[in-house]
Amino acid sequence: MPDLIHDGDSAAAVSSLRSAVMLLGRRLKHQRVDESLSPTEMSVLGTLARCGSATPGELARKEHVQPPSMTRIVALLEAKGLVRLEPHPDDRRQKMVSRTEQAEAMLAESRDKRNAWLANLAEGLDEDEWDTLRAAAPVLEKLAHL
Amino acid sequence: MPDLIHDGDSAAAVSSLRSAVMLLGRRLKHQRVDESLSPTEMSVLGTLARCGSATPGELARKEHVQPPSMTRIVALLEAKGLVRLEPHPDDRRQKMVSRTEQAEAMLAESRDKRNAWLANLAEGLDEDEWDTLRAAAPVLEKLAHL
DNA sequence: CGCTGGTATTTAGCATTGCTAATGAGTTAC
DNA sequence: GTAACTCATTAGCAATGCTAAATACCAGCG
Repeated sequence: MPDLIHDGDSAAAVSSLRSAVMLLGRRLKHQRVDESLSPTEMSVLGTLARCGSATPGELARKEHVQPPSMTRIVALLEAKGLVRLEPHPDDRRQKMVSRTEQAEAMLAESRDKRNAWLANLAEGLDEDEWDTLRAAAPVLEKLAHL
Repeated sequence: MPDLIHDGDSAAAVSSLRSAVMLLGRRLKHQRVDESLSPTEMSVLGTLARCGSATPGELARKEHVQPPSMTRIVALLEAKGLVRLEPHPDDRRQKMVSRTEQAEAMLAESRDKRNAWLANLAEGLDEDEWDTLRAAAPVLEKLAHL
């Protein structure tokens, strides 16, 4: 396999990419639609939006959080009316957690807010730069999921 | 000014960019060289690396943290031998905080580790994809600093 | 069936890290 | 020279993560 990324130029690109992604990620994280939800709670709702529904244990693994922490997060989300808890069909030890319509609306609003913030920021780029980013977006997405 | 980013394609690109950056940022954040340092402590050291030295108040503003929190962070960093405290030349209320050589080494190691992690991830891309990212890196960096 | 071991969740208690309010020292403007 | 302001700190609180232990349940084997 050709060792694509170990020349000097590419090392610089990796470093530049790293710092840009970290900084932009931090700034995006601060754009929150609901101050009463912690980042982890938001993240759990996002996961539920992707997966439909899951047990607390599954959620804990996906969010890299310990099961007891997830228990509390789910309890808080339920108290806020953002998730529903139902008995697991096959195993009475487990529960099924799923999001409510209210959560759905909040997630959409949140995505929209962050997209708008980023789009607004991108107004500061010229046309060529924006073309470059548009081409890079799917690649970056692939990279993030590798 | 031409409204570059409000067509459908660009909206999709913004959304894709947003989610990729957030996910990649989260994953990068987990690549820590020293588990005993919190992300904020690392960030303070990074700021000191960029700025040379600063007062606790300046650091608090830059890190978007309240002054009392910065007092504790600086105290912890000092206890770990990563920063030095000196009296302010002009104002005896203030102190000057600067990093030690040990902090410098740690920062370099941390950058290297995250770069290596990202470079390793990028091995999963093909040549064209990597070219695209290399072109996008400086643009992304500009965007992050806008 | 009944026991033994394993898994899912929860409870209890603790550590970390942020905050606000109040204090003390030092500076600045009138 | 004093009143008002600023900087750093102390004290105490809230949020959010963790580990260890408890509870409830499932699965397999005699």
